Amino acid sequence: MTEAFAEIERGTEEIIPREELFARLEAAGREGRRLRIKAGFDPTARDLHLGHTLLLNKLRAFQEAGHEAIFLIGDFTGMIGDPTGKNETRKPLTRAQVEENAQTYREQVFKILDPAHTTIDFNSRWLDPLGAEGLVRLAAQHTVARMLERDDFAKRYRDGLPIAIHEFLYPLLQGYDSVALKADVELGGTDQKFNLLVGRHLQHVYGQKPQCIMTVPILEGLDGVQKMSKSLNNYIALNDPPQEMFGKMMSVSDSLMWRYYDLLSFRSLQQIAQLRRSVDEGANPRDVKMGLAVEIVDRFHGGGAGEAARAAFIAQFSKGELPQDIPEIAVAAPAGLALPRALKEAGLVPSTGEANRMIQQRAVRVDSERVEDRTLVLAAGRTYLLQVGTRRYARLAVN
RNA sequence: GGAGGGGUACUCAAGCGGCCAACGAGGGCAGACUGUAAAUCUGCUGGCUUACGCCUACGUAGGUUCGAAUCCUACCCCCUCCA
Repeated sequence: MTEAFAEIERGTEEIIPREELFARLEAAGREGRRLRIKAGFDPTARDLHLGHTLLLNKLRAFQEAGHEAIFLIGDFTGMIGDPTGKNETRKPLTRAQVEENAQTYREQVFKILDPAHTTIDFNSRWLDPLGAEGLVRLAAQHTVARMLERDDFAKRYRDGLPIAIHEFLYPLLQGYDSVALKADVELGGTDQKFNLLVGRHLQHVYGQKPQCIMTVPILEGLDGVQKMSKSLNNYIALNDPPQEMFGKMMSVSDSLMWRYYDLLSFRSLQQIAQLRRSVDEGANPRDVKMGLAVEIVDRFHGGGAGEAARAAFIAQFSKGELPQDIPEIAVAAPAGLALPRALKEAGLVPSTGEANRMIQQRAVRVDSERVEDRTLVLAAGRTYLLQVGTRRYARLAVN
């Protein structure tokens, strides 16, 4: 049981209150009860990415210790938009979009979670019926002063920046989710701490035993600076194809690699320390990075996929060989096709303007020969191998 | 309700009658190099066109002018302060 505790605690930022969580885990174990472990997700994106998996891994750890994971899709709150971080106004999602996203979530989360002990729920189930009256009653349970304790509210208030009223409602509604679900534990990123604490408060008000809360770090994106998110395009999606996933892992800086090892790898802490030592002693960080890339690709694409991706990566980028699966496109152009247009038709560049730039920058190859003449015309009647940079390939048949 | 500030390319942000397809930074892409799609350095970063060149862009719609992102009018939107 203590080993399970350690696994549950691994990589967490904060557990409040820590002793109580372990006491509850122990009591539940003794009584053969399952604790209800809640984690909420915004349905605004279609793809889950590695950042989300920190929470999923943690849910998984609880499941392995015999507890019930509640994967809560915030379809109602998603329409408000969590004021955390950027305060962009979000477009409200339609019911259909939410359903669609939820479906793709379902496919993705079960790469990690055990379906037998996972409940997927939607908070519109209880927030829709709440109504204005319920909302007002809920809002009466908290004070403006306490709301302003929240970091980003406090900061904005101090700086004279606007805070919309509905932003105050978000933590309340999220907290109410815990009441509706009778959550024993809620997980969230460190930026969720305030919201999670509101959940404790509301459960107390509604006569429930307040949930324990557990925060996990926010995973940095591929740039190593900003948090991983779809909108910043610095993410690795769970749905990314193996080769792409591998490549993205390899594009991470050597220093960020260690952060990823700490937060994403399932290897023991001792093993990771060993790897660090080996690099200090002169091992090539590239190879250590590949090890992590293999592990991650395997996790989401099944055993063997990681090694295959590694082999393909080495072939293409270290040895400069042609990749497998070069897309083939045919285009009708009896009079021949100017190179910029050909590159565009082949889908290698978004516009002929971009194609011209690529040619000028010596990034274009035709049949493996570098071409710097933008007026080159590809004659009809054969297939050309087109290449832009090291990563974009296509075979174009000109007919 | 009153006073003031502002809306510029993916983002931030200059420009305030012609030299503006629009400074600069970030991001992105490419090249060189390399130990990798790390790091570093360099270049590019509206669309169409084989080329000359053409077209569309600075909140929206008009107007003044040989000429407007820059001036005028109306409208829309955002922000701050005072009530």
